[in-house]
Amino acid sequence: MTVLTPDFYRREKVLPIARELIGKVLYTHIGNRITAGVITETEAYAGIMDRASHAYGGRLTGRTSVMYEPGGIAYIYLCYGIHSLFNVVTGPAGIPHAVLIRSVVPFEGLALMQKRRNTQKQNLHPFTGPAKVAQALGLHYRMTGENLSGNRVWIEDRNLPIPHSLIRSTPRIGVDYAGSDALLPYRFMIENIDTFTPWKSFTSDFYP
DNA sequence: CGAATGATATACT
DNA sequence: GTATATCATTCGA
Repeated sequence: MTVLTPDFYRREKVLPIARELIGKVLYTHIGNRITAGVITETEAYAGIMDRASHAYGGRLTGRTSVMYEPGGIAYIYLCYGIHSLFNVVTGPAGIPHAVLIRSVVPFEGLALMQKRRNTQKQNLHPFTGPAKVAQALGLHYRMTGENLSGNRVWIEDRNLPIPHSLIRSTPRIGVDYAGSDALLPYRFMIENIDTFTPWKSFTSDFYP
C-alpha cells in the first residue's frame, strides 16, 4: 500500500494523472469513520486552455483559486445547487489542472456509504456519477482545499489488478457549452465495467 | 422528459 | 450593492 504523495499530483500534464488514477483507492476519514472506493472513472480539466474548465482563460475567483495551488489538494464545489463534486487539483503552483472523480466501486465502509446515500441496496455496484461519489464518501464542498496528504482525505495505490488495456477515453459528460473542447477525449473509464471484474475481490478483506 | 436547488460569475446601477 | 443566467447533476414520472 502506498499513499500518493505530492510528487504524483504536481507533474505538469494532467491527462496521465487522470488515467493513472483509475484503479487507485480514494479514502476519507470523517467522523472517526473510514470509507473508501476504487476509482473507476475520471475526467481531466486542462487549465486555462480548456473551455470546459472553471479556470478557462485564466479565470481566478474565490471559487477557483484553489485550482492554482500546487497539486495534491481537493477542489470540491457545489453544482446545480444540490451536488458536491470532488476534484483533485494537479500540476505545479499556478497551473490550474484538475481531475474530476466520476465513479468509484466500494472498497471499505460500504454500509456507511449506503447510509450517506440513503439507499438500501445490498450490492457492490459502483457509485456512478460525481455527486454520488462525493456523497457516499462524505465529501462536502465546504471541504474544498483539503490537503490530500493530510489525514481526512487521501488516495492510495493498492496495486489492484486493473488491466491497463481496458482503460478507454471518451469525451466528457455535461460540457456541451465548451464548444470543440467538449469533443476532447479527456474522460477515462474501464471498458465493460459490469462484466469484467469480480468486484467482490476488490473489498479490503481481500487486500488487508 | 422535467423539476429541484443555491452558490457563483458577470453585468449592470 | 442588485439582478440574472448558468451550471463538470440526480431523481422520479
